[in-house]
Amino acid sequence: MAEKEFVDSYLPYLLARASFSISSEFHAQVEAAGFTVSEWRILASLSGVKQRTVGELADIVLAKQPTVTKMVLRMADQGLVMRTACTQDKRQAWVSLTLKGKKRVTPLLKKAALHEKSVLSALGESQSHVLKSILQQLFTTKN
Amino acid sequence: MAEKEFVDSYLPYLLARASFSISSEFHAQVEAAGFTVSEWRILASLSGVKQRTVGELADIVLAKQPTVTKMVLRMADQGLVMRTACTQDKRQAWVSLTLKGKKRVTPLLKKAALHEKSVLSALGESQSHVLKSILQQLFTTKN
DNA sequence: CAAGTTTATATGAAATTTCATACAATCCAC
DNA sequence: GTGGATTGTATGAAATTTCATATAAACTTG
Repeated sequence: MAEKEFVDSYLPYLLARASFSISSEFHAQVEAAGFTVSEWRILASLSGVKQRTVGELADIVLAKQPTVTKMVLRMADQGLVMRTACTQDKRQAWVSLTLKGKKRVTPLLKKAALHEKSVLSALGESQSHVLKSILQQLFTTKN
Repeated sequence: MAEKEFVDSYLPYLLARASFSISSEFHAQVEAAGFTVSEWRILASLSGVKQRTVGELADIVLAKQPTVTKMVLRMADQGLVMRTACTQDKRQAWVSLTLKGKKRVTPLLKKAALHEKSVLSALGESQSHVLKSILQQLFTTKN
């Protein structure tokens, strides 16, 4: 672990590293559930909502629109999501979870919640709260 | 911006989003300097050190080893970095900045510092300090 | 020190992502 | 309403990333 200079205090890197580190812990479970990380993100962001457009998904999962279009096509092939015509704006494509998608993602959502809880409790309630609040500022202000 | 549920409180997502958001602001400057984001990461992590092995670089830039091997080969073609034999362990490949690499990355390092400063000052000194400290805990404890 | 094991990097093939761009639907002025 | 932007998604080609594996150089044990 001879990573100095760049690592130890440059905020963008600290964020990237913390994000990577925390997410990695959970990704083992994602793969155990038979999903790729990208699939997990799509499934999770479709959970609890009726549907989302391709563009919204791209925003949420921090990927480019063509990437999401293709991911969604692959996941539709697998029967995890379905695409439906958007009634209002025919340019948009609505994406939603199939029953199969819901069934398969539900246990993973629970595990995600558990994992988050364990991270938060390691951090302590007060620090957890502060962290979340600061992170939200980081992209509420800008972007 | 209709991103709820997933976004607003799930810590791993908040981290990913904040990281993405902060980094994106700077990536425009990276590209203006003629680099890809990956190249920037390699160049930055080679700055201020004599050299690093491919494996160390992979750790630092949060990428897989074959990815880094290939990035380094491409960057060596461009004359940004050079590969030298590691004297101690002949399995390892040392990577270091060329003079050209140094010259081209130096102004970008300054801009990175300015960008970070502006983010930190928007956050305020106290919050900045708290944030960095918590982030470091997140990957000092685990990983 | 030979045989087996582990570690560091390289490499080919496959999968994914991205860039450019195309196409269609909507919006906006006039 | 028509013509000209703009917006949302799809798609082909190119670039990148990843997986699986190969290779070579240390280590480890007996």
